Amino acid sequence: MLAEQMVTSAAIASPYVSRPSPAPTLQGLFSNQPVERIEGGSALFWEEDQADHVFHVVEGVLRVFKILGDGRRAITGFIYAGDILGVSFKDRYLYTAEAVTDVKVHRFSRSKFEDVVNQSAALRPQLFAQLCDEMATAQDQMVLLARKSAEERVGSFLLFIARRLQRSGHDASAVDLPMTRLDIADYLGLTIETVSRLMTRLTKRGVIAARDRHRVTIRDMNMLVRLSGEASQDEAQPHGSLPVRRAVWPH
Amino acid sequence: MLAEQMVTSAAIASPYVSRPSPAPTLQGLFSNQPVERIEGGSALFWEEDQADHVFHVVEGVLRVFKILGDGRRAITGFIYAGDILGVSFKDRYLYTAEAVTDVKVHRFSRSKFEDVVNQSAALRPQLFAQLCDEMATAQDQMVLLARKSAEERVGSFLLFIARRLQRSGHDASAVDLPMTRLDIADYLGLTIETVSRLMTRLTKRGVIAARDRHRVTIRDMNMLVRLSGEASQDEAQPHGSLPVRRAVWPH
DNA sequence: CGTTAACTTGAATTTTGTCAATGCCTGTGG
DNA sequence: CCACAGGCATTGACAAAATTCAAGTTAACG
Repeated sequence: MLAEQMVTSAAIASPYVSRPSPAPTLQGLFSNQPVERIEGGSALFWEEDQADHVFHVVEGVLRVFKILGDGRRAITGFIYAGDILGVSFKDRYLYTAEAVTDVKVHRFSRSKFEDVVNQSAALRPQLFAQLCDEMATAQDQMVLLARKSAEERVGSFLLFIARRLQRSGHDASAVDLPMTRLDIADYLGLTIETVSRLMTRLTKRGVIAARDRHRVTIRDMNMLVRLSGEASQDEAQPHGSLPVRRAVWPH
Repeated sequence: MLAEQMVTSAAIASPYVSRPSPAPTLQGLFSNQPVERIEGGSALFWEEDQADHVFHVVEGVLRVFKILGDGRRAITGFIYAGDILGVSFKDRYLYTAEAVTDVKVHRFSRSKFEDVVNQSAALRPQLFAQLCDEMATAQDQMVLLARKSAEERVGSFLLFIARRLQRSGHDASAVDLPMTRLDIADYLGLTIETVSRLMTRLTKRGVIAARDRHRVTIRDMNMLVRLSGEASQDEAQPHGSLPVRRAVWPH
């Protein structure tokens, strides 16, 4: 496993531990590492393996998943270019990371990573923030899986990907989905058929349009937000917003 | 998480703040704080509030949840005595924490907590481990919600609580469930009726026995493990174990 | 004790999953 | 450049699981 080492534009400056002068960043730690290429479909690491490395994704998309004893798979996340992968583990990887597309990563020794971060008062809060972000994403996913309908899940997913791409400077309405329907289904806790039907339904309603199977355009962002189930009843209406009706639970 | 105080024979060093002689622990930071009592049903903090404090739970159980716009609730966890609550946030709380039973907590200023932990080479890894444990729990919950049947969810839940109680020195087969069926349902992504029916079914099959509604005894732990969906087909059989049939996914 | 909330149980309904057939890209080889 | 194979994806008919609705029952609390 673990694709081959390919030394690309080897670093110029910086002895030992990378330090892009101004303010050190977690990503900066990886900048002197060689680029490794992982072919779409192959694994970067496996659940239960010794967690010896952390990775910075330069290009491509990965899926991260756990498998139940009888083969059922749950994808717990997709990892994009710019993301750091492999920090939230103590000893062993909690899940398998597999390339969806061809991927380029920088690899860094985990123990060294921890040492360096631990030494640096500037990097420590960044690591903390990274962990908090991962946690926040996981929380949202739990809400989606526990309480949203199939339609809301698909809507939320498209919205989530759109926003993530937007963050990295892409057009938010041109969403590209390199993963298969099976990947999406295993991420949303549904079946391929259900995902497929709902994509079709959203298309028929004019909320999205399908360029091809892996590329959709969001045509009605407001509707998509409404369908995603996050908005309150009020904001969902044309110009509603009457009572502050935040539902409260009885106890 | 982290019930006991792990007295590592670690360094005696560490100047400046709070030092319960041997080795500082996260829990130790709270030991000088006054005890606050929260009545069952009332909130400790609310989603979106400024995350100004962290808490150490001394006694009782809390539920932690998020609410969708239309009132649907998803409980993302239950917090027990010994657990630390409120660390995995950057700025604002991501969820509401509400007492299930009457609860006793120690409160600590968040900014101070971060300062102290940040100063201490002994505490930093503990905080990191805490975050990793939270992450691991969240991952398991996502798998449960995405891919387990109602029966497996209830089985997993009982098992999870049993193991948690066991960790803090209780009898693993005498499980006590202070939360309501609605809480359990909102945690497992089910309805009260489904939870109720499955508890009944498990009782009829002799897997568990119900002392009263909030206290069950596990009578067949092996069966419960099997029903929880984690075990592979093989381990599940009486003396099966034929092929190493670990399902693999095609790519 | 009586009142109320929590829980259980049953029947009908809805949503999503399963099975099966068909359609549609993509990449390969003639 | 076209034909075709094979993997994905879509669609439809049917089945199963879980939810909803509607009574009842039990237990907790004043």
